[in-house]
This record gives sequence, C-alpha cells and structure tokens, in this order.
Amino acid sequence: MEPSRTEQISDTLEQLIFKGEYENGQRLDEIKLAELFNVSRTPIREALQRLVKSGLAEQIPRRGVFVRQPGPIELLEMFETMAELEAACGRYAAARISDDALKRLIQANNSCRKAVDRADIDDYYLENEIFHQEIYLGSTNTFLQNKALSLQKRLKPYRRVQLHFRGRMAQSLGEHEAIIEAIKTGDGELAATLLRGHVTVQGEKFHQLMAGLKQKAS
Amino acid sequence: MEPSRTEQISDTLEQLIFKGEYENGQRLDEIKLAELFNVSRTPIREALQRLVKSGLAEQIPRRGVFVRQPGPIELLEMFETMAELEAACGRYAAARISDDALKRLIQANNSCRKAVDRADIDDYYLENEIFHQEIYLGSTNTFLQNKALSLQKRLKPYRRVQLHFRGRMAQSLGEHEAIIEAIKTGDGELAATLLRGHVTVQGEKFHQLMAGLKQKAS
DNA sequence: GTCAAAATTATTGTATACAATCTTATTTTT
DNA sequence: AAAAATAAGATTGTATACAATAATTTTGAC
Repeated sequence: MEPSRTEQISDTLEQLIFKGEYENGQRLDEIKLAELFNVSRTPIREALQRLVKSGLAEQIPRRGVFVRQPGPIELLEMFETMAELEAACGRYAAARISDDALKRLIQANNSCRKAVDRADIDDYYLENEIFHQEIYLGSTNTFLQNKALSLQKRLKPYRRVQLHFRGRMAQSLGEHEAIIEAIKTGDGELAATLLRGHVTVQGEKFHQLMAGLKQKAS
Repeated sequence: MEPSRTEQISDTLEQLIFKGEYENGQRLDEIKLAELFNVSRTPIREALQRLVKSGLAEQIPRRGVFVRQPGPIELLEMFETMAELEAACGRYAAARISDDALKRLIQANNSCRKAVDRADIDDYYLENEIFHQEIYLGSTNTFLQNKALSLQKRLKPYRRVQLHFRGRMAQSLGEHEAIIEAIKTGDGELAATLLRGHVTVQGEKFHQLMAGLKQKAS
C-alpha cells in the first residue's frame, strides 16, 4: 500500500524533529513547509495534525504549531517508561516466545557481540536495536509491541551518544546474555527485572545522557 | 486555552467511536461529517488525520478513512498493556508518592467503598476510575501518567460492563485495600504485582469481557 | 442472460481564495 | 520620551473549486 502524501510529509517532519533540525518551541511555518515539500498548505496542515497528536508538536490556536523537544525531565520520564515497557515485553516473552523467535533473539545478540569485538559502535547501535525489537516481538502482544517500537524510535537519537562512553558496549552486551538466559528458562520476573535495569537511566548513565543532550543542542 | 475546531471535532469523533456509534470498518464519510459538524471538509480531514494517528481509524489512500474497532484479541492485548502500565505506575508510586497524593488515593478508595455499600455500580465505576488515576499521578512521571490515562480512556467502555457481574465490585474493592497498603509501606514490587493482577483479564473476567463485547456489538 | 467495456457518478486529494486573528510597525497623544 | 491607539502586514482557519482516482451504473457484444 502506497502511503498517502500526508503520511509521507508527517513522517519526514518527524524524522527532522528527531534529528534535532528544529529547535524546541520553533514554529512550523506552513508556508515555508509548503514550499519545502512543493505542495499547498492543505496537506501540510493535515500532516501537522498528526505531529500534534503524537506529541511531537503543540498547537496553539490562531498562533501555529510549535515543535516540542523533550527537556531533561521529560526525557528521564520517557526512559523510565521505556524501561517498564521493555520489562513487560520481557516478562511476556519469557512465557510465550516461540523457538524461532528465541533463535532470532540469540542471533541478534551474536551480531551484537561481533560488533563489540570489532569495537564498531555504529553497528552495535543497529544490532542492539534489533535485539530489543526481537524481545518486543517475542511478547506476542502486537499492541504492546507497537507501543514499545514507537517509544524506542523516539528515544533512538538519545541512545546513540551513550554508546560512545568507554565500557558501555561491553556492559550492555553482558546484560543481554543474562536477559536471554532468563527468557530461555522462562523466568519472566527475572527477565523483567534485568530489562528494567538494562534500560533504566541511573548513576553514570544519567550523566552520559545529559552529556548527550548538550551535544544535541549544539 | 480554547481548543481548536479541529481538536473539538477530533475529540467528538473519538467519543462517538468509543461509544460504538460506528461499526468496525465503516468509512468516515467526509461530506456527511462536514454536514454533521456544519463545517467544510477541510477541518474534517484534519481531524481525521488525528484519529488515524491515534489508531482509532485507518487510512487507505484514495479510498477513505475507516474506523478500527478492536477485536477480542487486540482487546486482550490492550488490557495486558494496561495492566503493565498500572503496575509500573504502582511501582513508582510506592517509591515516590507524596503524603497529599496518598491521602487522596485513600479518599478515592473510601468513595469506592461507599459505592459498594450502596451497591451503586455507576458510582463505583466513576470512583474506581479516580482511584486508578491517583495512582498514575502518584507515579510522579507525567509521561507515564499520560500514557496510562490515554489507555484507560480507551478501555473505559469495556470495563463498565464487567462491573455488572456479581461479586465483582466487592472483589475489586478488596484488591484496592491491598494495593494501598503496599504503596503506603513503599513495597513497589508488591504494589506492581497486585495492580497487574487487579487489571489483568483472566479466568472469569475473560468471559465477562467477552460477554461485554457482544453486548456492545448489538 | 451473462460478462466485459465504457460511461457516469461519487469520493478523495490538492490548490487557491478569502475571512479572522495575531503580530509588528507607525502614528498619535499625553 | 513613553505609552496608547491605530494601521499595516503576516499567518492561521475555513470554504470552495477543480483534478485525480475509485466505485457504480449503463451499455453493448456474445
């Protein structure tokens, strides 16, 4: 199914906002966007409504719609929520993951290990994402899976920077092993606890996230 | 801040879909809606984009947008997700709820008890909702809170019917007491487990939910 | 009578015109 | 000179016209 023009525009704008191309509070000028996308204001306005609904922008009537970049507090809240969603996925995955999906999960982690061995941050970043997505999928709950995917996507730019800190990749990989073991043995409670800890931003990770925030802002 | 016309229309349509005024798969006719709301198609189409983004409708390009009512499976998935969100809220609430918020939570439950004493289903339905919202609030995580609120709103019509089954209200109230106690003593793990069980649809509750589904469909 | 092609009708998608409102600049008043 | 009032410009919100596509009906061939 070919996506609608409105959806294309909305997705592109989403990417741009994620990448930090727009400042927090910046107005999304309908006319400029119309010129940028070579369309009239009508499809732009429809796309903007989508952005508003997904929380990426705020609409002030008769004023315009303004991008809403999360600040430090909201970011921590989002990571906390992500941790809980991942924990939930892990809990269900431990109970219901299929043999095939488990195989893929292990394979994804093997790819992670190779990336660590090569000290390839970009690749680890990619494979790690797949590892987590396999857990979402393993939950066998499409609704939960989609929620997790959507938040993962939104937090993506903030995770990248963290990997550049020394020892972070190796530590992450070690946690993966334990998570797989818990899921394999069907210990949902343990899988949930491990995943929560794996994703939660605490201690040193907190400073790394904040450092990443500044980097993005510049 | 006065809401935009588009937001009003979108919210009204959301209510109508929640109430079951539109069949699953029914096309949302732009012209009819424009007449219904006494506006042109333009603001209608903007509102429809919001519905699509929030998952209440599906857009098929050049065909139209069609309402998407959850079937039994998706409904169970949504309740599972709700259970996990509530568990997460409970966990954080146990660690961070303020004295004031705890007081309000207890008060909300007292209102629940009064409703049970009067065997007032409608009132219990209302007060129970507030009880849970106090837990969301108690989590002190606005992002998580909003996610919980939004899903609670979406599941609202399906919870109502369940209360009509014998003993359901009294059982629910009993669980509330234990939840409060866990939060009060700061036992996040217990609060999470209790809330998960409180919301999860299993055993008899499953049949009640399915019965409710049929009732709504008629 | 049935199927296929063509024509008709209906519906979505987009551009544009205009109205309503807000913002900014200018003028006027004190 | 500062503040208030006014005017000009910019921007959002809505209606409408038209184009593109899909759905339906009609027509015609076999």
